[in-house]
Amino acid sequence: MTTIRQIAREAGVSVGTVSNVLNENENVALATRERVQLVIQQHNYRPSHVARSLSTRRTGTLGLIVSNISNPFSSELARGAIETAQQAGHGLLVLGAAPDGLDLPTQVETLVHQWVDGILITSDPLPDSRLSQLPCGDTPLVMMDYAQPPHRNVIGLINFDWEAAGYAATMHLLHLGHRRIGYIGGIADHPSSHARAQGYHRALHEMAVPLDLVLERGGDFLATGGYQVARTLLALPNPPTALVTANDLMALGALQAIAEAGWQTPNDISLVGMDDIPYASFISPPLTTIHLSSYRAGQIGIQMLLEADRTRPALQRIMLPTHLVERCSTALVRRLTPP
Amino acid sequence: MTTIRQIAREAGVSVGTVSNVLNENENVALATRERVQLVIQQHNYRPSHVARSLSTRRTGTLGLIVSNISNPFSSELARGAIETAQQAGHGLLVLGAAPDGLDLPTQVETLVHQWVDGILITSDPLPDSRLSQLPCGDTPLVMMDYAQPPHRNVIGLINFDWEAAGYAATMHLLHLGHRRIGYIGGIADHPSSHARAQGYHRALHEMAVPLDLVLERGGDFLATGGYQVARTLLALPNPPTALVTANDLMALGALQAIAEAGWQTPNDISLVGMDDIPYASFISPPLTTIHLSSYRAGQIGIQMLLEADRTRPALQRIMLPTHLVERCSTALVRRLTPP
DNA sequence: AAATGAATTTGAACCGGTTCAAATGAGCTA
DNA sequence: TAGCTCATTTGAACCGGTTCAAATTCATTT
Repeated sequence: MTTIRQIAREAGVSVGTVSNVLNENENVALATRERVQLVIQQHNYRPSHVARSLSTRRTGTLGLIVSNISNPFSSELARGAIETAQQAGHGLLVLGAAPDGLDLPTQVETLVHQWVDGILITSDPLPDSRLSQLPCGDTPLVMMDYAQPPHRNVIGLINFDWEAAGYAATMHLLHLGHRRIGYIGGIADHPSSHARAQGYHRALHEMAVPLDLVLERGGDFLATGGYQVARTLLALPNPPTALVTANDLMALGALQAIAEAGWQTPNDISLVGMDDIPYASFISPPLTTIHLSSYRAGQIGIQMLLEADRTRPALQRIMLPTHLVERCSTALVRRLTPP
Repeated sequence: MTTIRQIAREAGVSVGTVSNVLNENENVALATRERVQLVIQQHNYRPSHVARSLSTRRTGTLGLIVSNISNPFSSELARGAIETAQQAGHGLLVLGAAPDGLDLPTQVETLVHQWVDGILITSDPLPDSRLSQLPCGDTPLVMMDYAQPPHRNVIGLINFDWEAAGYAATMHLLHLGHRRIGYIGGIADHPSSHARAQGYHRALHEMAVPLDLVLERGGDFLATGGYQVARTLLALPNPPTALVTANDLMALGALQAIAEAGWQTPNDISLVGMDDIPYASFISPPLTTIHLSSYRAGQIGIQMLLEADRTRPALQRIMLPTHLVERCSTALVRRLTPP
């Protein structure tokens, strides 16, 4: 591996001058600059990222903590983060929830200790008390799905408008004439779950449909959970004519439960998901769902960190839009009793 | 940030001794060791990863290059890689194909220049000539889907038994009585595409079914591509009664084309995919497919690099098994002419 | 008491960059 | 020609660790 001193010796200048050429400082004479650049090219030399990190105390590397990268929501987000970091010439260290369960504080500590310049956190929630004392020196943090910054290092908050999502999904079904609308929510203490349920409530309230607590269930954001909850909902004496699920993965599970019960979607029951995962349009029936771009969330999160890199700005809050995509899993209500 | 010199001063020893304590060298007196450890704990000190990397010339960080991380095959692989690296206390820098298209050599150069200890490459193929001169110093490489190492730094090759996969998928359909079996292949110059097609051929040959070149098409591994190709196949004067696709994403597309044509799966046409993506069992009909674990591929790839880290072993080749998972998208042939 | 040897500990060099005060040199003025 | 600027260039300190030859300490042997 070539070092800056070898280049300096060969070009007949000091290491300081080579460093100035590398960093495009203006105070190098043209002739010198060209001579040094020639030697650099001849050796195909690139300065060591590690050495540079040590002296500048900045690594040009960001961290991404994601709960489960093979969840399509997360993997789209990761794609946004990776591409954005890459375009800015930054690296991205990705940590996920391992089966043996490194917890968030440990993951953050690992990244901080590697001197990442910032961390984008999208993993499952932690009690506020533990969040607030994440051991992260002065590393800037961007977090998803929190209304309030749970830690003093947070320089950005990214949210989807989950309330609007829950509202739009429910309202769509109400407009189709449905009145018994089941709701399969997210993980109870996930900060976004509450907002979604609120949207569901607001829509029902606006259309003067009384809340039936039997129809409102918690979920786990996983297909298997959606399947389980949907089964119990369908087995009700007076089952719903439509279902809203807090994400598409649970909608997939619900679809399976519906098929197993011998019901047809959307003839016997309508279904609206959320996320608009890439396969939502390929499942049958193509899923009516709330579209949102987790790619964009990853992109914006990294952008915030890149900016924070230079200045320590005021807290930024971004609320990303969502909208209904009507496909084929919803239809006018056709029955009032079980099929 | 606390440094080793501060610890040394406070514990009344030299930096060398602190370093020995940190690295668990045996030649430190028990009393000294305990005194130093106490000071370390009091300051919650952890040595700087960057500084350590500079002096040891090893970063404890690996690189992963993946073409499109939101492809479920890749994201499962990434999950395996991330979790395995994490468990071994290593970081993982993930690069993906950005829209502006950093090419593989540039990505490799970026990682090498960051002194990663090894790179797992799973991205789309490159002509052999360019691959063989990837600029990667002496960084060990593990590559997927190559039968022969395309670069001298390759210390591991990971393959799925694609030939067996193509064979099993086709044979399954043949046993169900199908004789006109369409095949939607992978990207033409992807090293795994050829093997899959060979399996398809072998099965047909064994059952003495003549090859019909009209039925064998190239694809792009994407849902949209699967949709397009399936459409043309279904529009044939004498359309196939069954379809094999080189991956599940294309099967999803094919499923859509089939539904649009007003056909039923599996009544009018059977379908076998490959990969067994996590949603394969949740689409309707649940997809019969070839199961394989890309999670395992990611895991093994990282393990190989971790081992290579210590010794430079001989080239390792791993052939990962695949097997048919029979779900509901295939059935006995019921027609010989279009429905 | 001196010599020997083993166990500890030290401290400076090193990894490969950046940074900046000080030195150098070229060009211009008086 | 000396003196003065201003643009370049230098070189050593520094970032925070590791490493290892040399120095020191301590117990044992003669």
